[in-house]
Amino acid sequence: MPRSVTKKNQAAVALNPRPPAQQAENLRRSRRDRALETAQDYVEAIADLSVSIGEARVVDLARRLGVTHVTVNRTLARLQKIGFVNTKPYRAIFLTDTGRKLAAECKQRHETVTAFLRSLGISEKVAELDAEGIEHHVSPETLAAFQKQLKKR
Amino acid sequence: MPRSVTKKNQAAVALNPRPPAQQAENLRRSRRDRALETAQDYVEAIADLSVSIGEARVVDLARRLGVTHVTVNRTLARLQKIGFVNTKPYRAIFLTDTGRKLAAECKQRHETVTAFLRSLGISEKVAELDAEGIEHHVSPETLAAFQKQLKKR
DNA sequence: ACGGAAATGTAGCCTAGGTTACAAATTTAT
DNA sequence: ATAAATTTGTAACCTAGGCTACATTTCCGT
Repeated sequence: MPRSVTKKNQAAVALNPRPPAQQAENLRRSRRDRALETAQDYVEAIADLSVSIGEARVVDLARRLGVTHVTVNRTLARLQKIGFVNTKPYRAIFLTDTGRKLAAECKQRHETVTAFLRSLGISEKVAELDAEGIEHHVSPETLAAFQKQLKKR
Repeated sequence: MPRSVTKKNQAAVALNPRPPAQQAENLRRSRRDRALETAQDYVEAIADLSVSIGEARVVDLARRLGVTHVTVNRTLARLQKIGFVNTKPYRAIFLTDTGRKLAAECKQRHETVTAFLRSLGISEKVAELDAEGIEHHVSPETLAAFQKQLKKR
């Protein structure tokens, strides 16, 4: 049995169309992205709530995000530390300029992804569902391609 | 200031095209999916390595997934518990029937997503990168739409 | 103005996935 | 055959994101 890839398999590695190093890099980025997903979901929700009901409170966010208020609380503390929101105890939540900018980007992207999926004939419900997950992994290049495709129709 | 959504805003909620309850459900599913992503990445990697170098060892997986061997080890223990792999200390890793089936599905889906992105004119590198993240959020309906679109060209 | 309801905060626990540092087993090469 | 290199395993720690249970604060209605 070969003892891993050490020497014997360098050739195979070189030939592979998706070499392990690249693959590893892709997966690493995919994981790094994941860390931003929560932030994006939160700022998007805060922005929406601010518009639709005038302000964003912990309970509303909890309802909207499908988690308990405890989770919301802890996450908001983290988001404040990294500069996306401003909170004071027992008060409503506000986005910082950075947070507002991120929210706008996310909303835009979310809508593009949803519209694109709909344009492929996917049902509204599923498009909405899949977009929620897909949007976080759409690079600018892919987003542009989606937009271009949408214009064609 | 309104005290959250309690009474005053039931109307707004009803009018919203993406009501909070649905939104919360979508996000919840999105999170649930996340728990399966790791399993999918692992079985896919194990299947690939088994073919390309004859067997899958912990070091190879670590290299391929871009994590340390410790992470691989702990994750494999979990995957064994839920029935995707078979491992014995200091031996190579094998997929169970369930694991092999999952791997095949993932590979198929991964290739479809990549091909679909490529067909939109997205560069190989970015297509590969985005696919890595997107593939985990593509429902059967969306996958079917991608395939249909691919045939059209 | 005050008492109950709702919202918010805090403590403590869980899983998953990441790490470094060190120990033990297995291969490999001399 | 045995020493060195490699691989694998284990201990202990970290962050993120879930949770329940309980404490505190704020708001609202009488």
